Amino acid sequence: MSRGYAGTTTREIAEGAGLRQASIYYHFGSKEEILAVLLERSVQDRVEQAGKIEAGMGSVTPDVGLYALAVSDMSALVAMPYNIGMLYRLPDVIASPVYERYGHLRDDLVAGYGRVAQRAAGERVSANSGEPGLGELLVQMVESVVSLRRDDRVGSTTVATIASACLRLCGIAEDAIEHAREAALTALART
Amino acid sequence: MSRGYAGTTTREIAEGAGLRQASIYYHFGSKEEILAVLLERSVQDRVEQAGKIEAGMGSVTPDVGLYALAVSDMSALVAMPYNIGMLYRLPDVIASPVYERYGHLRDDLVAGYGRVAQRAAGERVSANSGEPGLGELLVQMVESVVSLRRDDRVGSTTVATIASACLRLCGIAEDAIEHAREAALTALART
DNA sequence: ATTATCTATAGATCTATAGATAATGC
DNA sequence: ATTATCTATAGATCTATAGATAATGC
Repeated sequence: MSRGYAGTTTREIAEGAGLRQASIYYHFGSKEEILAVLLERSVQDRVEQAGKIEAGMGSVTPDVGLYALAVSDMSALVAMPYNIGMLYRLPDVIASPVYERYGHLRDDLVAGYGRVAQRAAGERVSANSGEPGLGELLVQMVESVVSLRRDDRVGSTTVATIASACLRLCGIAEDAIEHAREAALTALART
Repeated sequence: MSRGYAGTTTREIAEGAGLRQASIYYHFGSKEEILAVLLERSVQDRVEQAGKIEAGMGSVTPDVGLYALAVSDMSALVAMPYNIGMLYRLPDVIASPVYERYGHLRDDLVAGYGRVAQRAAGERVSANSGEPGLGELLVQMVESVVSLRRDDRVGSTTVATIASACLRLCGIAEDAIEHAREAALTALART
């Protein structure tokens, strides 16, 4: 993931998987399909993880739920092999019908963030502040870790700093953020 | 800018400039150098614009200054031909010494955002909340417009929504944000 | 038979260089 | 002479297909 889509050859992909270049085409119809499948799988995992956290939000306050969502999602992004999250930012990934499924899954993720964030924000931030919505804003914020990771700048405080920023974007006060942070970390540790 | 670096051929670049493919090499030593120059120029322009706004901050409150900075910077990004801002997000743009100058200029931009933001945030947000710093966070937020633009999702409210989010990230209250928005827009209109 | 790999390669690029050509400046 | 372009092309890829080969399952 260090040379982009067109810059990554099918040979490199194959070698990364311990195969010969041509053997890739037994599993995928085209190079484009490889990208589409990678995108779909990674975002699908994130959607499922987000769904679990949203489902378990009954037992915690909305602030804690949002913090936990942001942390677990960023952890997933940081743990992905080869910083696969960079794929989301490629210019190549656009309207092409090959990526339609990915687009829908991403919409699901944004919607999930939107619901959780709106519960945490309450009346503080207007529900429909137009385009981009709160969910979109938070996903962008969370995904900024892939840029930081690209530049080898993910440190021990990075995930916590950005998760706090997510709550701040919902208009949550500093002391409440601090509180949510501690509660979320213990809640996540229990998982 | 719709197929990434490796996916954009020197032929396409040349045709975009009204030249033949080989003529590019009279002006640039290599394809990589073209990218480096594009990056440097675009970020240099942003740094200069940010400097002007920072210099003119004596006459307005810090909130207004930050709002104005975010709006003018995003306007520049949205106005760039071919959504050149996408280049910042390419996997290709990393450590290579060719991009060193770009990296330093970008650090300047981040530092500028950091100073302005810290003045606006005051004591509300701790000055050194580790990596990433406040400046980095805001630049990431502002640059999210290039992703939105890629997906043709920049509407009439987009820039204002994200600029408001920048102030929110500094812990500024809703009514103060609204106030800053109006003051900043009239201040920018005067320019 | 089916599954999963491999080697070999056709066909299509793509970058960068070589060298010609025209226009302008001294 | 210098500047800025052009055509032509060498050399190096890169994707995807064809067809062989080995291993496993019925």
